[in-house]
Amino acid sequence: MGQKAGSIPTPVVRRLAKYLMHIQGLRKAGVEWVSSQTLAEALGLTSSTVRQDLSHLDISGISKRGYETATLEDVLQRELGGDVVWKAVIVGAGNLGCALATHVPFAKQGFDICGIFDANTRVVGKKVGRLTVQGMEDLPALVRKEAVDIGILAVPVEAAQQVAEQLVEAGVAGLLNLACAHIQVPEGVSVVDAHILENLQELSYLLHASRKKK
Amino acid sequence: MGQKAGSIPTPVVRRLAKYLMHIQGLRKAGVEWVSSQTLAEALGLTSSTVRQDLSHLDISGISKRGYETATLEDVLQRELGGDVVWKAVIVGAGNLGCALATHVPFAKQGFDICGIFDANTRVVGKKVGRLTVQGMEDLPALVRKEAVDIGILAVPVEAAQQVAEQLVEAGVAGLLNLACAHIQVPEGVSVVDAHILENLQELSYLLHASRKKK
DNA sequence: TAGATTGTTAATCGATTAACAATC
DNA sequence: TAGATTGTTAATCGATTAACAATC
Repeated sequence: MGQKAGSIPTPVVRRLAKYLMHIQGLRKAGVEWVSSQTLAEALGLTSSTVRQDLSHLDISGISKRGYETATLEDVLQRELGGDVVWKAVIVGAGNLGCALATHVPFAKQGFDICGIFDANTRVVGKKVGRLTVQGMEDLPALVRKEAVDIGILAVPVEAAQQVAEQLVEAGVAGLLNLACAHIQVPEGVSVVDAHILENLQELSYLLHASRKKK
Repeated sequence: MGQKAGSIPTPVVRRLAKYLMHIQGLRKAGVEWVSSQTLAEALGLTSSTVRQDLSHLDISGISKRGYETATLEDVLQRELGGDVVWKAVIVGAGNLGCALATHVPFAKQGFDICGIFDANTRVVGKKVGRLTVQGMEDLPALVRKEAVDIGILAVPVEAAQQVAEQLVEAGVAGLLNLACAHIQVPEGVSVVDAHILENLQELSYLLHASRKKK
């Protein structure tokens, strides 16, 4: 967590996002009510945790029926800030950056990627979906003009801290950090890490450990 | 965590991966010793946590100097299973799958992506770096032939559970799940989630919450 | 009505932090 | 030597689970 900006504990917020994803699937399937028990089974939790988590929301369930999926989706959306469209820019037009720029689910959930930047002048000008890669010198202007909220760091680990500073300087309020580095940000800026390589290493540990046991 | 396969608590394992990343940077910079205090500052932790974490490893520091970076890197590598090369396949040759297939840092850390698959016959045959997209029917044979350890799920949320089952059936021991869905796996299979969209939603919550306070 | 399910309080469990003797 | 830093134990803090009265 970058900053203690909210009052709901971080582990709960992370599960709220999972509930939202799952509820959206249920609604698409026409399910109108869901119990804490059913939700728990689908997501690998206990019903106690689910009820505890949902008690942070402005919603109440009904005995014998559970929670109305339509209401639950609305309330989760609102609490997670998903009722507005967040503007984001990506820095780093490598494979990962370009993939995220055109990642359909982001747009569907209200994250509008409105720019992609790279320090390497040789990739500037390249088309990425409906965007064109811009040089870092154009970053501040775009962030200001489009009132960009979020910067997505998809640069090599060596560049991460410096690019983070450029993004903060340009005025973004939050960073999604995909570079495998811990970045320091000033008070008031939020950072969430998405370190896929570290996830792989966690998996490596689990495999290694389970293998040793045999 | 998919399975309680190891004896080191999950939060500690996750930090060990971070230590490893950071130590590799220090070594590249020629740093030979590092104290728990310095490590803590670099990674946003307390020195107490660092010492507690490192006590799970087969290493000891020296008063007034700290830990030798060379030894620490070795021991972390070994504990995280990074002293062997793990074979992995990707399922889903969309933007994200293709980006991961050619992601340089994975290879550098000993994760060998040796196949990429897709259910859509129109993308089968497409070149992705040094690989060629194969159809799902070829999955079991490759997993067996190459003794693949890890399956990487980069498919749309609707397909995730089914593809996970195909991977497990084919014989992988662990899954890295990039699809925004909770997947159920049999006992003995490890799953680590890398849900970027959920990370973005956590960020959305933080921004939303910090904005409300003003 | 009887049984299922919520909402909430209390109990347990686990993770982080503080403290400090040992030691370089 | 004096001061810095480890390794470890105990204290604190927070998250999860259990339990159960209220209620539909």
